[in-house]
Amino acid sequence: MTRRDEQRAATARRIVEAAVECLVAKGFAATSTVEVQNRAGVSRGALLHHFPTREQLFAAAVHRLVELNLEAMREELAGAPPGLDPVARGIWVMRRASTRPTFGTELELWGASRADPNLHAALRVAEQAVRKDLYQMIDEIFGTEISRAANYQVLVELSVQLVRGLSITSLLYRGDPGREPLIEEWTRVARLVLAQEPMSDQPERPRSAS
Amino acid sequence: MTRRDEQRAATARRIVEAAVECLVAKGFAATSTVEVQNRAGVSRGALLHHFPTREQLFAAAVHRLVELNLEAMREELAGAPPGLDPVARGIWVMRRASTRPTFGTELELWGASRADPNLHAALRVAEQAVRKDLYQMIDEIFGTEISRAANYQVLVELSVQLVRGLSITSLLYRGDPGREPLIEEWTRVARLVLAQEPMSDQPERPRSAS
DNA sequence: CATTTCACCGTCAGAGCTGACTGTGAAAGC
DNA sequence: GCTTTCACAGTCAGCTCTGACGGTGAAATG
Repeated sequence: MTRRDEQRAATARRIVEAAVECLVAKGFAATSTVEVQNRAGVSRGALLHHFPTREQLFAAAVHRLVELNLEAMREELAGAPPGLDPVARGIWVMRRASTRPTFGTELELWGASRADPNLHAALRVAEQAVRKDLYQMIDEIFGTEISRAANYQVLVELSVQLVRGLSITSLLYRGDPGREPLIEEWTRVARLVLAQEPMSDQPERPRSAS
Repeated sequence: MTRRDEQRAATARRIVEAAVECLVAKGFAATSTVEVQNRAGVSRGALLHHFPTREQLFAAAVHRLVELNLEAMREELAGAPPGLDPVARGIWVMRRASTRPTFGTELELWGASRADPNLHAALRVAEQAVRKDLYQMIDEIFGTEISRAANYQVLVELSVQLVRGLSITSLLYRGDPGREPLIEEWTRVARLVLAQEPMSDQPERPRSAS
């Protein structure tokens, strides 16, 4: 690792970090390469040297953003209030992680990717890269005892989708009527589901990513 | 209503319709006023006459889009397969309506509104306008018997959020592993919830819109 | 020390987009 | 029928964004 390589890596990192910041702060549509270069304190030449096209820059930023959201879950797990039973803790951690600005940004990108093939591809690659770690982490936050229950897969999948729904909803209705009560309700329902006999013939991990 | 008024209204409608089409087809970021005017077959002057700013054009388009999604639920209710019990029918209708391209587009806009105050305001106004009709329609698709059950509000709210989550998920993972099995599971869980004693102390319609 | 490599710089051309502006002809009003 | 209004037409200026390009100086190489 020569001094050049270090410098190169450091600059690239600064640019990517700036791009992520910009996506979070100004949104996908308003994030231009000029904005990123200014935010990173880097010349136009430097930016284009590291990321020849806007597309490549975004791919790197998206990758980083997804990573950040995985880390967020790890952090929330570490900071979870003690005394919660595994189900409540699992759902609480997922919800908390999904209220972070970076998560809202990721969902915004999911939406934007609907009609943007490049972004769509970048997102799928990034999600694919963390997929395994993500579900491993989910198993961890719910605890191993529960993760062997018959309806565990269904519970996880429903929780993931619910949390995404809540997250995008709160993008539009921020602050409004706190939707946290619904999380409590869901926790109760989740316990009910786990106590139930298997609900379907072998659901077999359909595993939606992220 | 003079001839001029008719003409005016007709042109405005064409423009709005084109704007919606364009949002659905090319996405928010790629929808320019030029694109809309071409798609509507209208001169630049005409477009700016009816919608002096891009912002106003989008507000009108967003309003129409939200309307379309309400109509979608009505249509799906009308076309629902017979023989379903109320719970299954309700969830089925919601899911179907939310798989339409216009719904994905609406969610994309929700995401984009995160960092775009103008769009955010336009969306809230539009959602507010249909909010009452929407929840009335939801009561209708589930049927009046059920809508008086103790846990009905919780069921609706959870279903709404779940369906939104599924919808945004399938923007990224289209076609992949059909997530319809999860809807079946949720239907079973929903019946379970309804059969339960009240789960909370009077949740009292928090009512998330759209 | 001489040479080469390469991370980075700053400018620029080309393109697209928005909204301002000046017509213009047909319907509406008197 | 004469004037006014107004829905609409087409052009244009000004801006921003992207990516190309020809330098430059310090680090690596020999």
